[in-house]
Amino acid sequence: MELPLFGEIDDNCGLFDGLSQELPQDFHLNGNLSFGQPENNPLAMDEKVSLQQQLGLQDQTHTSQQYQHHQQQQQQQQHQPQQLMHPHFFLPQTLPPLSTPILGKEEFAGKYNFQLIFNPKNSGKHWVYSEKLAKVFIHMEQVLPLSFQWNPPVDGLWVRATMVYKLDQHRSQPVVRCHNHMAPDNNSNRNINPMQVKHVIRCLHNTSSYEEANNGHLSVLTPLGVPETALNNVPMDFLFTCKNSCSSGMNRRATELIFTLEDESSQILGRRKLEVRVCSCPKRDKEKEEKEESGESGSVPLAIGQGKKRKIPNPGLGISAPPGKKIAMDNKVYNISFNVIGKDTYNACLRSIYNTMAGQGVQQNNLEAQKPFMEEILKKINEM
Amino acid sequence: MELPLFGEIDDNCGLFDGLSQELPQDFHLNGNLSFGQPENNPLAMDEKVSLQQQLGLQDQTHTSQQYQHHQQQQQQQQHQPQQLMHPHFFLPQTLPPLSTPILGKEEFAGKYNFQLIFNPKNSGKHWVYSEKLAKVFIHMEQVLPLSFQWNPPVDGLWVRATMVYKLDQHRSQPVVRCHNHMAPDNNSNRNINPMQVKHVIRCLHNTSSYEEANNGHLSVLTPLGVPETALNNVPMDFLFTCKNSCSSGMNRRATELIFTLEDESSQILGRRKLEVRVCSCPKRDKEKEEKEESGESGSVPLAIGQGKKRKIPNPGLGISAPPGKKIAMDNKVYNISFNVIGKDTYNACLRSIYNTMAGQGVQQNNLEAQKPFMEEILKKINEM
DNA sequence: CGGGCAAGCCCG
DNA sequence: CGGGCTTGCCCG
Ligand SMILES: [Zn+2]
Ligand SMILES: [Zn+2]
Repeated sequence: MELPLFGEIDDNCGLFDGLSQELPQDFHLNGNLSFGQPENNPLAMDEKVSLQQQLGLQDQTHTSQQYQHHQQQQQQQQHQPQQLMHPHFFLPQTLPPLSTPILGKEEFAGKYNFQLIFNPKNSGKHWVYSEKLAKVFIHMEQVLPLSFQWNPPVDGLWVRATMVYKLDQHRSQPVVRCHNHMAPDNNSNRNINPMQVKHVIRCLHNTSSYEEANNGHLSVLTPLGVPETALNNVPMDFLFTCKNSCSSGMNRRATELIFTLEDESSQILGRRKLEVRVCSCPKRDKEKEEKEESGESGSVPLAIGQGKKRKIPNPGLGISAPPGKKIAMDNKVYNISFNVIGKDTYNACLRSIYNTMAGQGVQQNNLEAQKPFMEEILKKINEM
Repeated sequence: MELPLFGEIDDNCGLFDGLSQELPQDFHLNGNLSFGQPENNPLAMDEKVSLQQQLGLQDQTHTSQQYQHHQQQQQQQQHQPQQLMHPHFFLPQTLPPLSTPILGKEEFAGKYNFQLIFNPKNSGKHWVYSEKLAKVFIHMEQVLPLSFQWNPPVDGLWVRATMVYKLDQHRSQPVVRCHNHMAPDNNSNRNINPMQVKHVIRCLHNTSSYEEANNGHLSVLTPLGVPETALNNVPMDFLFTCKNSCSSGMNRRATELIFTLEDESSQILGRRKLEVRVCSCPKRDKEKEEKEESGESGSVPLAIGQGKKRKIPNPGLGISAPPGKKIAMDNKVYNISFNVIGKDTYNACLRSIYNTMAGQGVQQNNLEAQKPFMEEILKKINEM
């Protein structure tokens, strides 16, 4: 009956959502391959902070201040400098395993104290930043100017930008452009590298390269070079080629942008994120979301999950899922690996797995969560 | 600065809009192909009627009655039989030149007294007919059952169905499906003739063929055969694979369906039309349009063109997208009976059947149809 | 099936 | 840029 809201699903809260008291539970090690999955591996805040201190990183001030900024009690923003650090960050030490470069949620500054920097004041008519929600609202096809900082500012590092769905149910599904916007007759697709067509996020750098991971997730990778300004950071312009509402694409699902600092061997040295909503009326939508947000935390101090918006960021395309109940669902992902003999058996197994997932999807009323996995199976079937 | 409204553009009123006094100006011979442009070739009403009489065609009664049915003063419908003739028709005699089979607007019964027949009362939940607007409102992917009549009911004739934009500004532009709905992963595109993919309207006949004219206009051509019922007509089911609101497609523009009776050499022997709106809420939209309509003719007796809706059905290639749904589905029910050995197998089979139905439900996008059967299976499982 | 929201898009 | 309508879709 209740829909998943901020953090109501057990492992639904990344740094972004959860916050303060109940710290991100998903500081996982996550070793499964196939498709994306939530894992739990809570790390207490103290632990994190201490680690951070150990590392001698210098952003604690922001850190401590930012911790309780979201969700529960909204703290007054005590600084709004022209140049703002992106509020969400703190520094767990662990380097996430290579197998999940994209699906990782937790931010960490890493040994280079990787920072995402931008200037909310600078938001032109095309984008707005909500301090309260720590979220950017932006028009499609309009530039979002960001900057990155790392220390020491050595050469030879990259920034990878990846859009991911905010909700765990969708997180494993790659964020891809809608068919309408991918159409060759669409202006945004003229004179571009074909690799780029599917990507929702583009980086306005001619040195950027567009990559597709095995799991279908798309990202833009851009070499940082070295800072050329006194500010010691490197500016980078991004733009979005679909709206969050795009129907055969993001389909009204919330997204966040993940930036990873990487070395030449794709080791992840730091991660930052930024919630982004691409829409037609950034201002209106920002105001509405802020209103909802406060209405929520206002009336309901901090009950259980909190029961708010009635609307479900739902499926992908064309198929509707039954409504019905939803209980805290198991989002853990397990890997199954086995051998079969013969092509027919192979196929039949795949089909049966597909169908079983579908059946489970109906019974557990989590068809949408099952679909990405079903798609993976379908791919295998079609590869034959 | 001003946007084109109904009839504000000089030659904007087809038979459908203009009406009564100021008769259709577009009884043109219309030889231009490319894109859209309104042509003028007014023909006075008397002229038309007389021509009609010359030809000795027999539906004048309807004709005169229908002329002032639309737009200005809404006439009470004086007949609403179970089987209704489509109200819009009268009989100009001229055979339109071959070069513009599609762009022709004017209806004519021709020597076979070609008639479009349908039963508004029969409208299920998926479509409604507005007498007042002489317009069908229908869900996407749902069957619209029509019938055709011609006399004498000889064999060897065809019916061509073509969707066209109602407004002259758009009329020359072919009505094509939106990119979202044309996508190969859309359910409506599985297992179909590739020719069909672009077509908004489909005819559920395996003898239908899908054609594309030089000017890009798409149509379905279906052999009529001969009537097999006492009613002396031939039923034909159609469905629409996009909504009028589809963003890279019809893009909120009003459409009408044109049916032409043709012989083996594509000579046009008759033409009928039917305004159609494919949408998500046929009933709501019908009510709204009827409301607007009456508000209008109520307050403004019959001013110039008429100054009405502020909203512009715009061309453009904006963006957005819809979901996808099911294509005409097989609703036949079959019985399967077999034996199994062992309780576990029994159970596993049941489960597998359940799951398979679910999987099919997803793939065929008819999960709702599958569910009752799935429930039956569940019962057996629980009976154990 | 009806009510209501979400979000694109038009308009002034 | 703000207001308001359109229209898809969710939900009860
Ligand atoms: Zn898009
Ligand atoms: Zn469409």
